[in-house]
Amino acid sequence: MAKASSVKDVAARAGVSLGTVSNVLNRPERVSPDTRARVEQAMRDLGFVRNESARQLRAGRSRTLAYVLLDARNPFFTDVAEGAERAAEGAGLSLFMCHSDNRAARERDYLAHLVEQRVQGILVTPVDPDAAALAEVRRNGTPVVIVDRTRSDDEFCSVAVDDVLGGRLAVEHLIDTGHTRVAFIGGPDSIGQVRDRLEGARRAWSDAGLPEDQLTIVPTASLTVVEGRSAGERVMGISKRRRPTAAFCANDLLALGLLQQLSTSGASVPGDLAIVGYDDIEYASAAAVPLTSVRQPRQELGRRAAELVLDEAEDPDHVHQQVTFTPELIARRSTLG
Amino acid sequence: MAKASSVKDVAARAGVSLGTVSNVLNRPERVSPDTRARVEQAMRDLGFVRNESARQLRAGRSRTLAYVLLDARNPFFTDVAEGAERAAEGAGLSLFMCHSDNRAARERDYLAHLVEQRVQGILVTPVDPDAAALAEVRRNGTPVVIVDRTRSDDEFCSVAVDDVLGGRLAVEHLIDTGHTRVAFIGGPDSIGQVRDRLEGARRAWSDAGLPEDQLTIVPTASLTVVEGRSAGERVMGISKRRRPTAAFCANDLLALGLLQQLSTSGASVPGDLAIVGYDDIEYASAAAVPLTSVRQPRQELGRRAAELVLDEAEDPDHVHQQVTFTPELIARRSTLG
DNA sequence: TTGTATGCGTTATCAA
DNA sequence: TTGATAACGCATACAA
Repeated sequence: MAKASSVKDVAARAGVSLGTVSNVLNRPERVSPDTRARVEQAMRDLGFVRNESARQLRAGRSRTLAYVLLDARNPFFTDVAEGAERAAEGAGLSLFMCHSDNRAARERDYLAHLVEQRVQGILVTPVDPDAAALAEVRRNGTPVVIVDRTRSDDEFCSVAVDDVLGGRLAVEHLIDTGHTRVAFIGGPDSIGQVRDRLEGARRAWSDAGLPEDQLTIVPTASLTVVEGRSAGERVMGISKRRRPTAAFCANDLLALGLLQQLSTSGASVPGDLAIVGYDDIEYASAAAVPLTSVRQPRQELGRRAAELVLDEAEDPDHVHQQVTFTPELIARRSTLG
Repeated sequence: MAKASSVKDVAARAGVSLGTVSNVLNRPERVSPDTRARVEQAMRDLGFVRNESARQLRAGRSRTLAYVLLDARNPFFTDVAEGAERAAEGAGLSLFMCHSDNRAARERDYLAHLVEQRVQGILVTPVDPDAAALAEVRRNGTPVVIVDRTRSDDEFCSVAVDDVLGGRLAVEHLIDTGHTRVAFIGGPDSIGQVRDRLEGARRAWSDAGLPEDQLTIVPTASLTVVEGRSAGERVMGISKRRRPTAAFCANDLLALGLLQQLSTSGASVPGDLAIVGYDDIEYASAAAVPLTSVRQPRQELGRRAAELVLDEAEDPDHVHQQVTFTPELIARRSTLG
């Protein structure tokens, strides 16, 4: 690659001083029309492009945000990114997505790189929300907002969705549609969201006065399609008399796996088993039996996170806040028949 | 945010010169152990972080690659990104993903920003592979590799998959499994890939000596689940005698929509209609009836693209090359029963 | 082994 | 209206 040309080169070619070129770029009104034209022509001739590193060094601030996300294959995170992207766009910034792929080491590398780049702010859905690494990023001068996770202290802004409420909505819907034996499918419960959704399910259950032992917990090792299939086998293996008539899955991938297992084995949904998922990913409505699911305001999450990180970056009186959004149940054929 | 500290601050605190601090960072062996310790302590005290902008300005090169992708919700692109990410990681670089969301304006903004950032190279799946904007990026000094698209000239490196072959594999498989009336579902044919896959289908068809009018073209407005459903209605609306017994869909989303429409209306897959998709996204194997699909070496695509862009960045004798990968048919129950 | 000086490309201040 | 100059933070060549 040929070395890029600088303001100095442009100045030389246009026969003006370097300061004038800078003025053309930053305060064109102060430059006489014909010198301006000459400078602009020189820029075109040379293919001049501002060097953002130099601008940034000079300005002390960059024009980018970053979102470090856990799983680029999960549409939930890309929708969050989309919301953040729009907010960034509105503020004249670019958003870069960094895929940690659930690996702490890669997350660490990205965070370090972003801090060195002096990005204006970092949104992150961390592998471990309580990791010291996050506090260090902040200490090193870069604003951080935690997305879709919460930290045990209040040292960070965060945006999340009320998962306890989401679990409650799911199970209330099943109760409303007449079910009195329900399975909760999900795990591991090291994941806070899994715990919260189960908690919500339990509360709805006891609030309805239903016997505790009719809410069956079916644990899974992860929130994936494969685990959903295996959970399906376990549920359908229960004797007809005691078998749940509905299942609430901790996310849609589990629900899709469950659905697949049922249709493979000839069971009907919702006839033999009604299903509620969680996340309302695009494939939920596109499933063979469209899936009832709990929708989170994903773009909204991203948008708000971006706003918070910019506030932290710009407002000296910034106060950390934990924002909680309300989920919504989308009822479809997997529970309505 | 408190202003970040610089080498100068560290030097002052450690009571050494600025050059010594720099040596600690870049050639620690040249610094005596105890001054080094003192400097490192000062760094910790101050929370010192290298300023990448300044390094980059000084070095003239950055330590990042970027992948500008069309659709972050499509697992195909995120898998490509994953491959590129690994290659970048191996070269000590970071990969930023930029989501153009199929919008030319946003793509333009990202490209401009990346050029100004002087990233080492850009991988891009462009909205329009022949757009002048790409040539301008190159002219402005940033290496560019086109991913999963091809350009009509040879001015760029590109990596793609042989879609004509992919179409051929899909239809040969259907012919092998006994079908003599087949539908091709896909569109719009402004998309090169759609054209190529159809072309491959046609060649397989005529090579097998089957009558042209038994390969029905069912056009769609886009490659989405919704369009797949609507195509399903059209196909099943054909009188039983003349109806195709199998469908080859230009991508998996269409195939999933088709599958959904069929199972909704009580038709059996593959009994009433066998289905082949394209891309082998994760949800293809997770569908109610696991989907036969044409798999592209996605991570490989990304890996190779990253290698090419680095070669273009580093090798003065770089020659552009167009790399074509070979797709593979993954047979599952949607054609095998 | 450590310190000093210079320049990377840009912007802004001040003088002409 | 234009030009000269300093500064941002870092890395390096060179001097001490």
